[in-house]
Amino acid sequence: MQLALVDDHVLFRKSLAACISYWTDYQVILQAGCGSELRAELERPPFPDLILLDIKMPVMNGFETIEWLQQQHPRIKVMVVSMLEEEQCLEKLLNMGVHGFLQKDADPEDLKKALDQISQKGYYLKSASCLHLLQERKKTEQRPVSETVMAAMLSDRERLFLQCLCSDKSYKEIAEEMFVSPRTIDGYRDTLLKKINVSSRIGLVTFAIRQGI
Amino acid sequence: MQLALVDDHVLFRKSLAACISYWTDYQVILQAGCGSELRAELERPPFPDLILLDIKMPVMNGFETIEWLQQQHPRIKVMVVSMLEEEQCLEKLLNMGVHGFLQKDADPEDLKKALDQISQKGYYLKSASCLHLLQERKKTEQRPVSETVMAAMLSDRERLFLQCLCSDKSYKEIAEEMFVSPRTIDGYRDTLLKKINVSSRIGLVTFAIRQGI
DNA sequence: AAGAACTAGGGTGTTTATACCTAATCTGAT
DNA sequence: ATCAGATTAGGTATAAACACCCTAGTTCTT
Repeated sequence: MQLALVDDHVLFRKSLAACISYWTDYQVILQAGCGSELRAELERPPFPDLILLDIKMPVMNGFETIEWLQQQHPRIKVMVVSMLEEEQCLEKLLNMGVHGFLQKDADPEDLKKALDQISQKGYYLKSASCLHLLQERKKTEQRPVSETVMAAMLSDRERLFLQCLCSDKSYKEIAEEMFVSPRTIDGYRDTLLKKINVSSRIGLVTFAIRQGI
Repeated sequence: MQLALVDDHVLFRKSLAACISYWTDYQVILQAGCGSELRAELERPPFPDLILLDIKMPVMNGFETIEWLQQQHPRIKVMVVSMLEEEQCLEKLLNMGVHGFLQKDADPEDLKKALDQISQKGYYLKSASCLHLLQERKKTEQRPVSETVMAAMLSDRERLFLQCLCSDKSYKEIAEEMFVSPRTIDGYRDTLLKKINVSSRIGLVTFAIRQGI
């Protein structure tokens, strides 16, 4: 997995790069001190798979950068690495569709975990405030606005079901494959249709494919 | 679009590369004289989007190379550029899922057309013998064995319909969007289910997505 | 002028999918 | 020990999708 680091604190950024270079699965192929530097770098390949992004930066801050990335490079994932604590910021980031969030005071091991999970599941939202925010949403039944958040609110069983959905099988066949009754499958589907807010199996399938499930 | 050229005739290969370099949409990023040389080059990035491949080569011929590519790099498309004329070979290539076929005595303009169509539709099968073979299949109602061939046997209208299928819309809504009666849509679907040999809209959608439609 | 291919449309019946409802069972956490 | 959440499962409707049958006009090639 190829990474880009964007942070105006040069010492922090370079230490992070050194740290990451120890893990063989990840390479830092690009660094920038602010959003507009990143923008210049992404004029041509190579493109990273994931960008670790700070929010407070000079010239072009994290929010603007994320918006630009989603316009120009929607396939590149974004993990915010920041010191911020306020829930409002976090909420805004989640609504913008950020794929991960990590506090700057986290261990290198936490970073490794985060990277592993993003490359495997496509998201990492395990910091205390993230979990708290997600839980709030479940209680108040707010509909997640970004697909990443939707994906984070699925159980393992639901992810498995989504995989099965993408094959040319009927619900009956899927039921056999998952060793449950067709009625149970009915329940899985109904829950997911609401969670993901689509009206048919097609919507679920396209969601699953976009999320790489 | 990034290309690789694989051919043991060095002069031909290099002229081809020079020719292609005039077209701004295409870059030759890699060349090899046989399959095993290509294999060595594809140990690490950058990976091409499309490989122009000769069949008769020393060390590792075209057929073996195609098999290896489909195992190791299923996303890379393959266009065979060869002198062969025999239908048996051609049939074998089509069944293996080759994305394009071009005679070596074609004009540079034909090559340009082929590249354009592959980048847009995903396949190019317009040489005389290809067309003849495809026509035979339609007559005898043989089911195409490779997805590329299936894709080549679709009309423009059917391709548009497949695009609509991938959205979270009902057939009724699609009918409105395509300005036809729901019955017509029924007909489109029935034809495609048979052509592509799947049993549900899901199968059609996954096919369309794999083919980049 | 005949034939092929594409497009558009219709009829009828069976099978699936969707919507909305309830509730038993099990697990881990407070 | 209880409580929340996840998993499983069932009932009952209506709507949609699928299968297989058919006709006919248009356009292009032979």
